[in-house]
Amino acid sequence: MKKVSLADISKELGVSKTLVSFVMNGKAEEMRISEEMTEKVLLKAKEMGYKANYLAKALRTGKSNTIGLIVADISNTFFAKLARSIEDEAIKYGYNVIFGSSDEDSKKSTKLIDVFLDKKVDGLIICPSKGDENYIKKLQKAKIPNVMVDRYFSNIEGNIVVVNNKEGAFQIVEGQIKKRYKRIGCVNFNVGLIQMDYRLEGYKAALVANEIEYDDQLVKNVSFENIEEKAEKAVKELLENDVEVIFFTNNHLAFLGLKLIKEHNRKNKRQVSICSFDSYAFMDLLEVPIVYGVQPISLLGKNAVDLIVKQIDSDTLVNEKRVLPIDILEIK
Amino acid sequence: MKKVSLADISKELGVSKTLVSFVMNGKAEEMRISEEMTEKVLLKAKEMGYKANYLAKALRTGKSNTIGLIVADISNTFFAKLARSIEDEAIKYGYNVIFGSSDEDSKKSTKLIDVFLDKKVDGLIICPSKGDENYIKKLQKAKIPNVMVDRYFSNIEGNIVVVNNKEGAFQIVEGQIKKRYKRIGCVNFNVGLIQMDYRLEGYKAALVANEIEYDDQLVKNVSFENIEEKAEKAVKELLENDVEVIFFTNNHLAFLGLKLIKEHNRKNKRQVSICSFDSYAFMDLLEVPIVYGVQPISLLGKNAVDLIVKQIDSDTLVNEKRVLPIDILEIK
DNA sequence: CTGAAAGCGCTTACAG
DNA sequence: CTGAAAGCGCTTACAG
Repeated sequence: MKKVSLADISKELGVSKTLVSFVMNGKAEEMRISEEMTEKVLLKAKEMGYKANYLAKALRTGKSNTIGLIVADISNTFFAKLARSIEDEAIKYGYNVIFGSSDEDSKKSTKLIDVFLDKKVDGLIICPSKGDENYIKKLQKAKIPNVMVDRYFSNIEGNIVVVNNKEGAFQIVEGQIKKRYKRIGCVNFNVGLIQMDYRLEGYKAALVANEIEYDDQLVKNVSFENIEEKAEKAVKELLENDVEVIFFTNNHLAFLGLKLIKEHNRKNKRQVSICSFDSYAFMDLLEVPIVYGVQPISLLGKNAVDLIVKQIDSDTLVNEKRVLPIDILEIK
Repeated sequence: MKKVSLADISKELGVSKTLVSFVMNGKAEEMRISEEMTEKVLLKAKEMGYKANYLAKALRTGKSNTIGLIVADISNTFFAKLARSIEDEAIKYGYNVIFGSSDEDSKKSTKLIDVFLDKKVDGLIICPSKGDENYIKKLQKAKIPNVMVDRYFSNIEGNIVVVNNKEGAFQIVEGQIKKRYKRIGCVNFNVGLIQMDYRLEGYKAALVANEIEYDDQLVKNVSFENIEEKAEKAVKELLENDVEVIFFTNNHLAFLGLKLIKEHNRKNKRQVSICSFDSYAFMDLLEVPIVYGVQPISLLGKNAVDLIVKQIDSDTLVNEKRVLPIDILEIK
């Protein structure tokens, strides 16, 4: 745990720091340093408990081996799992992850980007909030490796890893239509995030493709503030409007709606089903028939890291969009 | 986004880097630099988009303004929430958080500690795994600010933030006894972590205090590998053994046991209740009577950061153990 | 094959 | 009040 520097070793051995540095960085052969010498240095370094000072290294080389991760909220299961997958993948390439939560607030996320850049992260994996476009454009101009995950913006290009939101929603809803349901309500999380728009589009497309008229009375938009109340209100209105199924565009909404629907189903003979984009593990236990899309979170993280590392290593910003398919599960 | 250094500003202004450095660090007054000058520097810095290079600063001052966080698994809700609370609290003091998951594996956690130390974190918040004692002792000897959260070791001192595991378990179980239950089973997560031992002790103590004989047939230990199968087996055995209630020593076990118990309750008229240390949010929805302890996660994080910052600022390792009470909730 | 020296961008005694 | 200079611990041309 003591601080041993290159200089200490070189002094001890009576050789130059250069030599020691080469050996410690595995450049002994390349630099044609004798095996003897190499051995000797390695041994001494071990003996003295030498550890390179990353800060100095980073300052000199401009590489910190740290990736910045910005999520909406690390305490949310989706992002927590994403973080884990990014962590695991990053470590394979020798990177650690520094994280921050933006709470869907562009001010916070740009602030985090700034701080992480100050700390010289080698790249940024960002779940961007509404309003982050310009900042991300800046990153791109500055050639800072970055990738957007889970969300992106239609008006800028970049590196993007997302699931097939529209397709997925389409499949989920069409699955319900195949079951002969016609009055399908939708509760949408409406915060200006593109993936939500696509899910809603998928819902609409499924109706259209199956010749069911779109009825905007059956679509309820719920915003971020007071989400619980608003979700409740939305569900109640849909139930009063005689829907047969409710499609929730994310798991949190489904969670908020579930209780009401269970209650409704207990009291009424006319049962209402649920389907949702994304779910929570426990939904299996709830004894409500439900169909949901499962996001390949681990793959999202893996691809994000892959794209970041690619950029860092090649020293160029690739420009790649990867769309991963969701799975659809049914609980009866 | 361009890299502007102190030197650039000083050159531009025809003053020394020293002067600029003082101004940028708010030491202008202290150093009795004229207001004019100060203004001029500040303006120029802004104009040129100057940002201090943290790496250089950190190298020089030995302070990185980054805290290392080691949890068992960031994708686990408990740790994800803990991470969020630590993040929020840390940011108030100007720190960011770099994290890693140990999977309860001492090799991984010590490796993470090493890497984070190499990266010169200012302090470490650790949810230690079995076997981390020696490493943590090393940290203490090296005077590296650290705090153990959620778990600790009885054979070493240090900074500790935990909940009152024994007391909490006692209260939960005694609550069941007050309801006239006598055959109370226990499924324990047995991985050599002290907090689990205490929960089990609390269970036993509650029995003893209420003059119920302790029956080790009713206590099942479940280990980390194949936890699902083992938990199922444990629950089945307890159900066959005519328990009236099962106490799970953590939320994951409760989750794994719930399904079986729901099934049992549907098929049998003799209903089995559940109580657990810690829960998941969704348990409210399950329509199983359940009593559970709620950990003040946010306070755990807050206290951990508080202790870390205290150590960093005072440059001494305090030696403080903080035990926070859990809440007990009941769902009927 | 090996070493002396510059430099990454800061901070901070020291000197005036 | 302000500046020249050393130094944090590395890496890497450059020179021999």
